[in-house]
Amino acid sequence: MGPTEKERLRLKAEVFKAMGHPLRLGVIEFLRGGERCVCEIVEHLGTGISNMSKHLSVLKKAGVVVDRREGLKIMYSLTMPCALEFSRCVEDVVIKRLEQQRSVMVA
Amino acid sequence: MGPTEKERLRLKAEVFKAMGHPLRLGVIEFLRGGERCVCEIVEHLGTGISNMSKHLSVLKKAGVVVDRREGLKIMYSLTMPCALEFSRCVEDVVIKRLEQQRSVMVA
DNA sequence: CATCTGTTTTAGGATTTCACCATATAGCGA
DNA sequence: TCGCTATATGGTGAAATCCTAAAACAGATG
Repeated sequence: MGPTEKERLRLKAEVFKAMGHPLRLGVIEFLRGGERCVCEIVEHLGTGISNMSKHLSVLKKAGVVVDRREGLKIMYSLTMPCALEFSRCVEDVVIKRLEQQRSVMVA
Repeated sequence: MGPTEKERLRLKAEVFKAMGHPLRLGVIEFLRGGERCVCEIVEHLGTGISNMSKHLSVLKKAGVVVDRREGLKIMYSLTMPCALEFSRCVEDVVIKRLEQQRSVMVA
């Protein structure tokens, strides 16, 4: 495990980390429907504007989304459609985990 | 965005978050080769045993890996092969990001 | 220019994460 | 049982993350 390998892991982990927050994951799923402005994202997910702006900058810095100005609005869109495929797979993991926890409770 | 929807996002984000650390992502990639004991994982990634043990428990709690005792050793393995597919996709994103940063520097 | 709208940045304090150390636990063999 | 090996757990301090409110900023419009 050389330093180059460690740096590769660090950069890659940053992408996962960026997706590892409920609001940010919510943004990613919302952008499945195409480009959206911050106002739409905020309205859909329900949090303060400044908070969401911060989360969007995390996603942008990680390279998961890109932004573009259109008049007064800033439009965000996904750069990584494969995130959505993986998202479905994770959903299966979550369901499996819940079933496992349930079985522990029942037992 | 109802409370059920928020809970779904929270659980799902936990999986991404678990994968969002260089050492933990390194473990996942290492387990691509099949079941490994903690000693092998520690040796491959290069960190303290207790630290790695904690990271492994994070992955386990998120449902990304499972463990199994074999004599004195505890063997860990992946429960989520799709993580590896996504991992390759993330690598593309990282590369794209680096190229973007480089072009900014050059410009 | 003055003001309004949409978004980002800054500042703050509470909470969480991380790595390291010491200690504890579980199973094996003498 | 005693000691050894492999792993897990608890404590601590530094650093990172998160949310909220206030201030700054950029572009459109009058």
